[in-house]
Amino acid sequence: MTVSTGRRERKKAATRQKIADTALRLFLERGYEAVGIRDVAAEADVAVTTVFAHFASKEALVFEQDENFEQRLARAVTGREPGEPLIPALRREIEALVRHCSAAEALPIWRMIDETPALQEYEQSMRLRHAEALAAAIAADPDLARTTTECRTIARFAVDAYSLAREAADPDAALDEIFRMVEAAWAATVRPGETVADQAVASR
Amino acid sequence: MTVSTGRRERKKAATRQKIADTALRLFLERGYEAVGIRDVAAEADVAVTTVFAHFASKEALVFEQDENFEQRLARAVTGREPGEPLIPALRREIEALVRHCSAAEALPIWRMIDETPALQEYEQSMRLRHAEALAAAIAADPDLARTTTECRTIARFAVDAYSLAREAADPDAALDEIFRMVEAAWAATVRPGETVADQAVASR
DNA sequence: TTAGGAAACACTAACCGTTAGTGCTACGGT
DNA sequence: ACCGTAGCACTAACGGTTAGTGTTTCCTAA
Repeated sequence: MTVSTGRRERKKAATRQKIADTALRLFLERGYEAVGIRDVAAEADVAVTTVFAHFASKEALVFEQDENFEQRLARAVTGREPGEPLIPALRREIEALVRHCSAAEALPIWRMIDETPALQEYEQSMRLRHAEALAAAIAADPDLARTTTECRTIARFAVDAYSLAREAADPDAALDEIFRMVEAAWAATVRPGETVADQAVASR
Repeated sequence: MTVSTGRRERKKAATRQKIADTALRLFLERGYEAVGIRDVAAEADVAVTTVFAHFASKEALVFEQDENFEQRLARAVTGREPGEPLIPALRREIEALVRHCSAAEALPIWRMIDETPALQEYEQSMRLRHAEALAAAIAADPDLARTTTECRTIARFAVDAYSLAREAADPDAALDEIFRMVEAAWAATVRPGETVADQAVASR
């Protein structure tokens, strides 16, 4: 458990980065399907097995940096201001994520993803994992006493919002419409006879 | 465009059915991953290429009969009683679909699906396609004047409901909770100043 | 009835993602 | 300085999938 920032780890990280950069460059140059793992390995000057030592699959090469997506969603819930209602906090984070994907630099990548079925499937799997993590974070919040099903449902709705907004022509407008619906869905989970604490503190 | 029920089509259908039956049997006997396409082809006494002439992928062998899922969802919208509100109609259909999956006969199959990542990914892809089809059906209904985003959103929510209910310990109770949320989300799409025709006719 | 043509199917051989097995090398902890 | 191990290479293979090619079968139109 030593925190050594040794040459070893630096080299490993460098190799990983080199592979990821090479892969992304080749994918964008020639198209995802037209580039084989063997091409990537050769161009990055590593063995095929080394590629798979760093990345679980070919698709993972594309989503290299989006590993923190899951943590960001969960932290938007666990790390929000005390008393701040859930949905606005979620929305703020998702808005940031959508903007991040819509950045000019990331656009060709997302175009490639939208054109490649294998990458879309992979992204859906990621989203499902993210939804599960988000549901766990929501369920763990003592301020939000909801059933497991309700937590899982609102988590799904939230990642749906991300996905739908990213595909929309006008992401900001889409987020408005979608979160009006998400907010209503969440409000409907409050049992009659319970305090509406989560809602009451609202109004920013 | 002849509707001939010729020998040819019967033979084709028979071959297809034989392949699907053989595959499902082998999968359940030995496990999905332990059975190769070559095994299925040999056992069904056809060539490997013939298998792929009938099914687009190995996973498609498992979901052979669920092709009509998409049509059922869309028809639940387009074919509902005039004046019947959208959400109850959707719920009725989804409830039926969930029950269909929970039938004793289908249980081992779903156990296999839940245990196999490749099958789960495939099913997610299917669900996304179904959501798109459902969104199109909702958008095409003149009684429901909603934006494209709202239609796509509620369609996603509906297939989420199916997915979540199927995984829940008590599907019926889960459907209650989830559809309370879906109903609220849909109600939130009504613009202030518009008639609430869709809601007003409700009550049964 | 028959000729034409297309669809279904078979077979071979390969491509591609992925993994197992094996071993070498270089670095870090002691 | 030494040893353990992590990183990496290499070969070979497995399993899903497809291309190319040829053959049989059977619908259809003359």
